[in-house]
Amino acid sequence: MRLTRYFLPVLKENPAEAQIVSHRYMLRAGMIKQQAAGIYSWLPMGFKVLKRLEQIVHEEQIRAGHIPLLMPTLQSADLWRESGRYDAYGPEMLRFKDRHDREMLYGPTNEEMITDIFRSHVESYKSLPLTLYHIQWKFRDEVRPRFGVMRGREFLMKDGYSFDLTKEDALHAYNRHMVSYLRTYERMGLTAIPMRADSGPIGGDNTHEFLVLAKTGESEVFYDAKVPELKLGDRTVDYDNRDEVAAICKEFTTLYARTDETHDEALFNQIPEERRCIGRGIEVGQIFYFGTKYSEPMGATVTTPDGAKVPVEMGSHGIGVSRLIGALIEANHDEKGIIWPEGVTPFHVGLVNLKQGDVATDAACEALYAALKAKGLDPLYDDREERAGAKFATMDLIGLPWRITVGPRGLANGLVELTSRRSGESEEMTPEAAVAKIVEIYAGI
RNA sequence: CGGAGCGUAGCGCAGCCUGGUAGCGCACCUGCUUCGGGAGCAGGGGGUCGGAGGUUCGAAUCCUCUCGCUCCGACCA
Repeated sequence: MRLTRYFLPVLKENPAEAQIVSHRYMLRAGMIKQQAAGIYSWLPMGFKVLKRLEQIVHEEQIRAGHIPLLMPTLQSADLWRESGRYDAYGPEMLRFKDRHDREMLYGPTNEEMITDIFRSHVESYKSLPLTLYHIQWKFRDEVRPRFGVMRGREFLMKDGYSFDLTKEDALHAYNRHMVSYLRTYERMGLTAIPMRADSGPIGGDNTHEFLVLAKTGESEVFYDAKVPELKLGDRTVDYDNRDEVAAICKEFTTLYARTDETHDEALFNQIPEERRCIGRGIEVGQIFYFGTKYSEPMGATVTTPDGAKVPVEMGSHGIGVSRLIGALIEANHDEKGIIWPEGVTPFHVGLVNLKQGDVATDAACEALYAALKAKGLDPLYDDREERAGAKFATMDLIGLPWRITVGPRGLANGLVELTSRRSGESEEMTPEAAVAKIVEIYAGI
């Protein structure tokens, strides 16, 4: 993309309403525009990142054997009366009536609807296990939206629902989700730690939240210093192998890691003192086994091999996709702007022409731009009539992980400069070498 | 929902207290010079001062109502 042909309304000054860094940078980098309290338009570059995150989530869910579908944003109140949640859910649920005076709501979650789909079409244990998920906009009428997309009212969420015959099967679905989530976050360049969460009135310990460590996180977290070092890496996982999946879950949940809601001081103090960490975290996902909470009142049953009808065992598993962008920026930025991890960057590389209009630099940039695109890469070419400083500042702000700088000085020796946004280190090389290096960096991402 | 603020040009702000018909910086347009970290000079365009009502000869400014947004707290992915 050529910057002169793109729509990237960057702001030089900080918008007054933005308090935290991710919100400020998203506004300044022209990623979002607020349309009402907690409701945002996604401008092209923000939309690009959002779609990229969606894509990663889809790929990892499908890899785990989960099946995508799409449920509507609007729901009928009737379903929610069946589960009893129409009255239980507070004013955060946006309710309204259509022209026929039917009670409707903008879905804050989809347990009732997926259970309805399930009971309409699944009759036998032979159809299990089944995990259906979608990535859809939700609405929760927060009293006080803030922090940009981190706590908006409208938000994009992946929510998946598992259906199994037995509790053991359902717990395998739970574990499968945990591993798929770990892989998802890792691909995005995030360290998200599964922490035992508050399970509420249902009890048990079968719920975990995934927290990204960040100073601005909303939750206080207590953890063993060894936990953030755990990595899935490039190991392959057979999602149907219960023992293997369970072993990975054990590996990631055995060491102490909890939020303030479930913190246990005595257990925490058993960690060697030098490894006790207290910090803050941003919740970017949660997995939950809840058994027959919805299947029973809503009559979602399956026939067992014995011919009996039993309510199906369920779990729900969510990733806050739009919120993840905020978390990514909170975890990856400096005083100049965003620093995108390679896995989620809106453009692979920024191409800066230091002397627009100069025959030699223009030609070199055009050649580089074409060569990068020919390799299947997505470069952003800053072809504006701007001075060097302005171009660098824009690149630093929008945070592309790599920058190729083309100026008359280097070009006199046939060289361009490749700069890492994260380390700030630059290296001079030929244009061909720069393209090769970028290709190498993105191989396998 | 309790408490506190703020709405003046695309963005950031001043003007309001003490009424006299709107200003600064950035951005934008034109020209010249500049050109490796948000350039300089000159010229130019852009605002029903959130909205409605009231007081007044006269309201961005005072009063009332209303809408929107932000912050602290409680709540929450």
